[in-house]
Amino acid sequence: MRLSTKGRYAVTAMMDIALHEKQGPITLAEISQCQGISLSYLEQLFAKLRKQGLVKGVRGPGGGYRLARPSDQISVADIIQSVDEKLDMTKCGGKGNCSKGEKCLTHQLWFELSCKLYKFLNEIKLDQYVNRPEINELVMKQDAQYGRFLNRSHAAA
Amino acid sequence: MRLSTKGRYAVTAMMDIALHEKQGPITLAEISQCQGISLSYLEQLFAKLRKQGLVKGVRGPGGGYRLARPSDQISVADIIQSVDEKLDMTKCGGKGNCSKGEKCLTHQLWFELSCKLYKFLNEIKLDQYVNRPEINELVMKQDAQYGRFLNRSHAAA
DNA sequence: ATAATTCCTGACTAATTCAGTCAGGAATTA
DNA sequence: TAATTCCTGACTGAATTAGTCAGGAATTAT
Repeated sequence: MRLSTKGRYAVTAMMDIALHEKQGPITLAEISQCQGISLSYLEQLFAKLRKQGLVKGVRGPGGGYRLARPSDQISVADIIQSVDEKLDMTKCGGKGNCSKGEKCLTHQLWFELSCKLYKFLNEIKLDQYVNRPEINELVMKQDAQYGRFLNRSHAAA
Repeated sequence: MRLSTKGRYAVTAMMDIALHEKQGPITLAEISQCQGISLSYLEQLFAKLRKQGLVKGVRGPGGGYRLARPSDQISVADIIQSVDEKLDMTKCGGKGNCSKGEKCLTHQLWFELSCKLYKFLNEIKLDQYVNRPEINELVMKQDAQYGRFLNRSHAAA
């Protein structure tokens, strides 16, 4: 059981946007540079995040991405499921036909595991990390390091 | 985030053994046939399970595998970690040097997630499923279907 | 003893997924 | 109209997954 960097990248990028919501749209170029993720790869991931309605793209100069809904309504489960397909761990997708029409010996185990895991990840919303002092400190350091938001005239909305 | 069939196979096979503990050693050939897993592949997985001290192999006719310790002391976390490497989801392996020596923005999130996930999986022991009526029913059906344990003279110990 | 059984080991392979590149088009703003 | 940024699809190398194959080592039954 592992988290692909796909999922990690997506959550990291979404956190970056959430942490800078007040600065207006965030470009993928910025995220790419600051978080060390390939730009083209980010574009692939954001295509999925967009399709799932988690972010909105704003084209043109001054554009970028912003969250499609408030950060307290976006969970880690939402993000991971968008890019990483599934959190379901049953073989059969919950149908119960995993072993010749019957439930396999571990069906119940995986089913319960999937439920609990989903519940757990779904309770973690982005905003829970936005207002932590130790994380804000990290963000400010990073922003300074990359000279982010120095020449931005019109922020937010 | 997904569970590889590697992990699923391993847990399924271990469950099969746990569910038949009283019938003595279980051969990989049986597990292969009943659970629909390639025999050679099972052998690879069991090499790892053996190295981690979860099972003991018994060679020769009448041999097979048995649990190395009681089923209430073997958790799903143990099994998955044996074959599937890690349950750690941080990029840095918990060190906190994920982003140029500093913690990355999502370090805390992955760290907490990993802890909770481990705790969760570690609380699920094999024996919790051994004594469930609905699972025993499945087991008996399956055993009958494959004619398991019909001509076994000396069981257990 | 020897033959059968079963674990045990290592090398090999096909298919898939991951992570990333590349080239170019579409919308928007300055 | 030029710059910026999102947006799309095709392509690629590397890693992992899932599985095969061939054979050796220990044990038991005959």
